[in-house]
Amino acid sequence: MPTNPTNKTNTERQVFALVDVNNFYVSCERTFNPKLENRPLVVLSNNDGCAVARSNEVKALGVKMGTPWFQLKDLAKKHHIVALSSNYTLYGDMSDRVMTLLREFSPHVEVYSIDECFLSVQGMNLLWPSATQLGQTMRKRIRQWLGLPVCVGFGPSKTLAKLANHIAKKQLAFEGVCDLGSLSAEQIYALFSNIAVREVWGVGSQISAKLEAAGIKTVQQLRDTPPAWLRTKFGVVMERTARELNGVSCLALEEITPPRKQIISSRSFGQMVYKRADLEESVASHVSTAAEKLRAQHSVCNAIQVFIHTNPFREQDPQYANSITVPLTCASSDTRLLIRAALFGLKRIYRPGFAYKKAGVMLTGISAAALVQKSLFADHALDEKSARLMAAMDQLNRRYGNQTVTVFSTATQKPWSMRRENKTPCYTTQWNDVPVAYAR
DNA sequence: TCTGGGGTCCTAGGACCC
DNA sequence: TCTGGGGTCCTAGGACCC
Repeated sequence: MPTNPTNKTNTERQVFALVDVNNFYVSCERTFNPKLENRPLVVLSNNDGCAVARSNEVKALGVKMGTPWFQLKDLAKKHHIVALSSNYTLYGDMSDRVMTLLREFSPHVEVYSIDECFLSVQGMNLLWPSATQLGQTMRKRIRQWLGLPVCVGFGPSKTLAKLANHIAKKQLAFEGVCDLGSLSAEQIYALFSNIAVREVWGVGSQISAKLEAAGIKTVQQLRDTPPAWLRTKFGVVMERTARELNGVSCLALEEITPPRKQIISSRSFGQMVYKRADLEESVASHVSTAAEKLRAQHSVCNAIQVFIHTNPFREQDPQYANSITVPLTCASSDTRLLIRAALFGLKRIYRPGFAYKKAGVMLTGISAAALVQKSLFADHALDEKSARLMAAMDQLNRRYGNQTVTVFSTATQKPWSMRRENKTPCYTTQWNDVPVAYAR
């Protein structure tokens, strides 16, 4: 008897779980310092600029994500808020442990961010009496073994699993686990009618404002809106979100992390920077970090973008921001080559007389190294030493933590020459006689 | 002076996420 | 005085080519 191949996917309902650590950075700090338990606590961003994680006590005071620390100082004094500098090595390590534990519950795991992951738990009903019990077991185990509090949401699509997780977090009656599959249509209707549309995954501040202007204020109302109308008004992404809310799974579990299509390394300066030489050093160091990430995913890039800007919050100061994309003559992941291209770009966008606040680089045009090996062959032969140096650097950095070893700009200050090829200006250095970069 | 259409590539900007 | 960093996708418009 012929079977319809689509039948299976239509009738077999998928079940996704979303597991999310509550106040992740704050919870990590607390596991290593129990005195911080029950105290109002924030974790600060780079240079101790903003609060990037808040404990429930701090959230209850109305502190928003990303609030600058200096604006919080009065409140902090009054309520004895503890502020810690961030420790990303610790958080990354704890994250790995959480993910490893969760893999014991399902082989199908998508690590979505540092503190949350999706699991496909289809067929788990054979092992567990209910999804809720599965979720409670996950919570208990992660709490016991790692000391971290998590919430779990179950739903037939990723968007619904996300929403269920939100419910599990906000509504105490659920005790940290919400399985939409166990609720009746009436219960879900009542629940969704009381959640603002802003809470849906993919609906941000701009879109929610437009939706509300059109009379769509709750999750239930968004669910009832015809997808075709949403498509014309908001585009294909919003249409997909609405379908997902109706239980049609449009977003698959991505178990294998695809290689990054762009790699950024940037940082604000603790103090203002004025000199090009200082910017060069910072840019060179960023290239070093980014190139290492590029090599770690076995990729090469064919262009590097450099950007610098002054402090936009100081409106009284003259402002300047610029960026440039420097294409490479052949795709590469060689730190020195990339530094030369980046410094060349920096030279073109740097303007003296400004107080710079931030600099960074972005690697673009990324592809798998294996695909371009042929065209790189000649360079590899020339630069075998360089490749060995890179490998050794990566090894040291892995062993002793990131940025133990970096290449600085001083090694690369070579003059540039310019010629025209097909009307396109082509810039080259004399270094090794390898053309490095050209710009249009 | 009249005057097409389709495709690709690149960039910039806007929206979203954590 | 002090204001994070790193990603994704989609769309529109211009340049260029055939």
